[in-house]
Amino acid sequence: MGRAPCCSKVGLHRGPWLPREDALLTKYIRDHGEGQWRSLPKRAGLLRCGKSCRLRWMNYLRPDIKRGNITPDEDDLIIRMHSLLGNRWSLIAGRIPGRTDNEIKNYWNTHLCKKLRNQGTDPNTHKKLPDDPAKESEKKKKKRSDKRKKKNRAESESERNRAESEKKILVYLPKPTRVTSLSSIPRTDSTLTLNSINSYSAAASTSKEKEKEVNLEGENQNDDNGFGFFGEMECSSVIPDHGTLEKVYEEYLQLLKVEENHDHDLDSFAESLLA
DNA sequence: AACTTTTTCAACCGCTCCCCA
DNA sequence: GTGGGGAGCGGTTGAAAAAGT
Repeated sequence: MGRAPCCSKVGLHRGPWLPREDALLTKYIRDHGEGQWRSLPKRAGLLRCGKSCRLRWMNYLRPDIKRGNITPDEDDLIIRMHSLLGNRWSLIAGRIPGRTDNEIKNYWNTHLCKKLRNQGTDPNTHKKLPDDPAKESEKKKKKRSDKRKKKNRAESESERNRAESEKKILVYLPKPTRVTSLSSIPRTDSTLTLNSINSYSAAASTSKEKEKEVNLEGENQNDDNGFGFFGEMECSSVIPDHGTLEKVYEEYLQLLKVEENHDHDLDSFAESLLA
C-alpha cells in the first residue's frame, strides 16, 4: 500500500528514554489507559512517535513485567514452546507470565541458542546436531556470559523491586491480543491456552474493543493462566506468582504427555496455532 | 592501564494484519 | 470491494558494558 512512516521523524526524540519521558508516559497511561498510540505522544506531551511509546510501555514500563532471572522452568518452557511454534515470540511470551516478547527473543538469541548448540541441538530445528569441535570453547564462553548475566540481573532486579514498591499504581491493563474474527486464531494470541485451542477468547483493551469482546464457546472467560481479560486492577496483583507459572508448566507437561502418545495431535495443535 | 573484542538488550524498522469508512 | 490508518510482530541495529589480551 505504500504508507508513510508511522510518524514524521522530524523533531522527535529517539534513542534511550529519559526518566522524565518514562514518568510522562506512565502517568498518562495511568490516567487514561492504553491505546490510541498514534495520538498518545501528543496528548501525553511526549516528543516520541506512538510506536516508540507503545514499545517502551509494553517492554519496560508495564507494571506486570517480571524482571530478573529467567528460571529454569521458564527456560525449559521457552525451548519447548519454540520447538512447537518457532520464532513466534509473542505467542511464547503469552505463555510465560510477566515476560515480554522482546525479552524472550533476546534471551533466546543470546542464551538459549548457545545452550541448545552446546547440548548438540540445532536451535532452529530442535534436532540433534553432529558433534562440533567448537563446542568446548562455546561452553567456556557461555560460562562467562552466564556469570556476568547473573550479576546484572541481580542488580536490575533489586532496582526493579525498589521501583515497583514505589509504583503500585492503578492502570487499565491491556488486552494481550487483537480482537479477531470467529474463523481464525490471530497471529498473536497471547491469551491462548494449550487447552483452549478451540475456544479462543479475545480480550479487549480499549473500551471500544471491550464492547466487542468475543467468546467463541462461552468458556475461558478467565484464562487459566490468569491473563485473560483485565479490567481495572492493582498492577501488583497481575504479577504471576510461582503457582501460576507452575500451572502453566503443568499444562504444558500434560501436552507433552499427549505428545508422547499422540504426535499427530500435537502437530495438529501447532498447526492450529500457526494457521 | 590501555586497547580490542564480545556480549547484551533496548530501541528501531519494515512489514503484515485487522478494522472501518 | 478497496484503501487508509492503527496496532502488533519479528528481525535487526547499535550503544554500553564486560571480558579478554
